[in-house]
Amino acid sequence: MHEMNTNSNQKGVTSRDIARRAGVSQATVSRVLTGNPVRQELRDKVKAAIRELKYRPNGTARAMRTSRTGNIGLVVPRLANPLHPALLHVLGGAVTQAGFRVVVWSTDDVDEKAAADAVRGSLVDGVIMTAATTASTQLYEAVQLKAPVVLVNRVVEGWPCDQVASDNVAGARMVAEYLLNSGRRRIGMVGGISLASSIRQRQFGFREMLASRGRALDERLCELVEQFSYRTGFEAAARLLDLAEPPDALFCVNDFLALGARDAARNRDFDVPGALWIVGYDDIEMASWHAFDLTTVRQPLSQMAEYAVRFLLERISGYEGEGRNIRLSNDLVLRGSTSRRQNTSTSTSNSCTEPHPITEDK
Amino acid sequence: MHEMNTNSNQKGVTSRDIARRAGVSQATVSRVLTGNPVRQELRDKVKAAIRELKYRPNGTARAMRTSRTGNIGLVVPRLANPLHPALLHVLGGAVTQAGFRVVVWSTDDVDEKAAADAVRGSLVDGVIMTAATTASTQLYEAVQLKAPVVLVNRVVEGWPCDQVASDNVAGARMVAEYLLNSGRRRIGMVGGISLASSIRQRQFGFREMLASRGRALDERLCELVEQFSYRTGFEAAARLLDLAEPPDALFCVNDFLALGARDAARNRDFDVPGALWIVGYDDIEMASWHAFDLTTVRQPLSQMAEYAVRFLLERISGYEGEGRNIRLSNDLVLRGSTSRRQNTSTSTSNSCTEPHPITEDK
DNA sequence: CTGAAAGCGCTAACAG
DNA sequence: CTGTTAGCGCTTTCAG
Repeated sequence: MHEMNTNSNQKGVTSRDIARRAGVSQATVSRVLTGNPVRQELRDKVKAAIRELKYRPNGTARAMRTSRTGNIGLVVPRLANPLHPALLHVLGGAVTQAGFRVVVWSTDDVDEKAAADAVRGSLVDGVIMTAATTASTQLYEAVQLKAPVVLVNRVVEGWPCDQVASDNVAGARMVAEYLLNSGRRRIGMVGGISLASSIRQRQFGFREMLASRGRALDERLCELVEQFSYRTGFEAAARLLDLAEPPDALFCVNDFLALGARDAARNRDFDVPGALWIVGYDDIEMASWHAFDLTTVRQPLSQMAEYAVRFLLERISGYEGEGRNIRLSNDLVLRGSTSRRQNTSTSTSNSCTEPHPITEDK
Repeated sequence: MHEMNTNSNQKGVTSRDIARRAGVSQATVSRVLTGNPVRQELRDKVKAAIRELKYRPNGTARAMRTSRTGNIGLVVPRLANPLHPALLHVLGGAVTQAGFRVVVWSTDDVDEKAAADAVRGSLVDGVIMTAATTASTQLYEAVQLKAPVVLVNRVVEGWPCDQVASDNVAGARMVAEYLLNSGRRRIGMVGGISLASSIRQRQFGFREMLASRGRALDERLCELVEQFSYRTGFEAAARLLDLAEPPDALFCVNDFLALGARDAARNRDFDVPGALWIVGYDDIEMASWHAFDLTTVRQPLSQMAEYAVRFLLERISGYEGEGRNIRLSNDLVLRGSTSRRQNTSTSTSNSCTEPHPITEDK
């Protein structure tokens, strides 16, 4: 595992070699590298030497000196659910834009442990966690040690760190209200027991709105799953559709489930939206595909990413204020899985933006 | 950007602090850290001190000393096409298993530049590139400098480095043969001009087999796209289906296109597979979904990942042999988008494994 | 502005 | 087995 290590840097060309070659001190080389003032003449000589020797400064040495690695850790749940690549993408973009590299952890059981180790061992300057739960004990320790950590998407009440999420409670309430106002009578749900705040809050908001309108969720029309995948959505919906009195509307707590549900309906020749309305959550790309044409709730991912990265960078720069808490509002995106209106093209999705202003708690 | 930097490591607890606390030399602390022989008694004292002070060894210092960062770079194209998250996932798993961290680059224009910089600057010990083309000049330089780089999935002939791919030519030939043998008469294709070897080889193999059977591809039934997405697949297929004499079979050079094509057929009420057969390539997860039920070609991703990581690790350990070249064979996965057989459930997909042995060129 | 010198936190000889 | 001693390659005082 550790025999002769090839010095990946050009046969080990070092700043000292450049200095010799350019006839200056090693410190001067460092200065041109870091952009500190150096007489133009010398600067040119140094640059020439760098080019000739194909020199690249050694990043680890720099990291050690400056105690900044330029890496930011990103912890995401396994990428099967397309929401997570999407999140990864926007976060990665924002991080890269800020001049950092992205190191990703994405094992099945979201291993925050490795990430926590990495911050603590200063292998990354900070971490963005998109899947925190109360079970993320290692990361929690790191947070308490004031390591730069920000939570996105899934958040955990009480952690003393910055947290960015969308208002899942309000989003789900919006869905419930929409279904009620549209005259749906037998409203069902595919949810589940989850540690993820996003999932929990969606169920909470949905139930709460229904109840507050005197139409509390009929538990017989409610399926709880353990995993939130296409398959489980398919199966759960299948069970509901096989009931003597199936639901006429189904809220799935994420799109992945909803796509499965939509296919279960297709499989059983249930007319959507004629006999069954389906609403998902997340607005992943497939939701807009012709085969699904799914009404759903869209989270402002880019905005979330921007906030998260900004907060993290501030922490990395030494900001020590209290944990900030941001809830951004969601949009309901109406598509063919709910209205009776004929959908003519996949490309026209009617986005019904609720006038929720950006809500910043605290 | 660089004010007071919080020492993310516990108020800067260092191995020297541990040494003092445990009453041993700093070197001994290092020894227990690295698992070198130390008398049990001292070892215990050190471990106790580590726990009490919540010490974590500084990774960058270690990296600098050992000139091994423990990071491996992964360059993947943008994650919209679900193949790439899948690849990322298997590669990430293999890398993690080997005890390395994964740093990911995934900007829109696959920026090999940043990755190349990182290897050269020894911020990562090596890189795995899944999207190399002849245009990846920066990375090519790094390869010539003998930096540990391996190419997976998309490969580039002539680069002096290890390359792992599946045999896309043979896979596409298999598709052509299958369509011919099944009596399809008007065979079309959705392909495109691409630098990606995988795409080019699929088109080549498909055309070649058709021609060799005296049924050269009818160019009027061939659409070339510039991007390989659901949308472009939808549009290209739509054009073909709107022809006076539309194809009765369509090979799409990747699944993403094929899913779009399938939806175009749905949109125009083309019976699949009654009036139109569709075949994709990659076997991404959605291919098996009920709405699509797509016949496709499956690449042995896990195997590819294993080879890639093994090769890379060998390079990192100093192996300097010639660039190895591996082509693994693909499977044709038959589903409802081609046979006339009624598909009863999404879960039963008939996998027709061609008895291609693993082919190792060179 | 530039050079000399110190040292980041760790590992790895080198002597005991 | 253990302590002492050198640095890894860079950035950053500190003098000049």
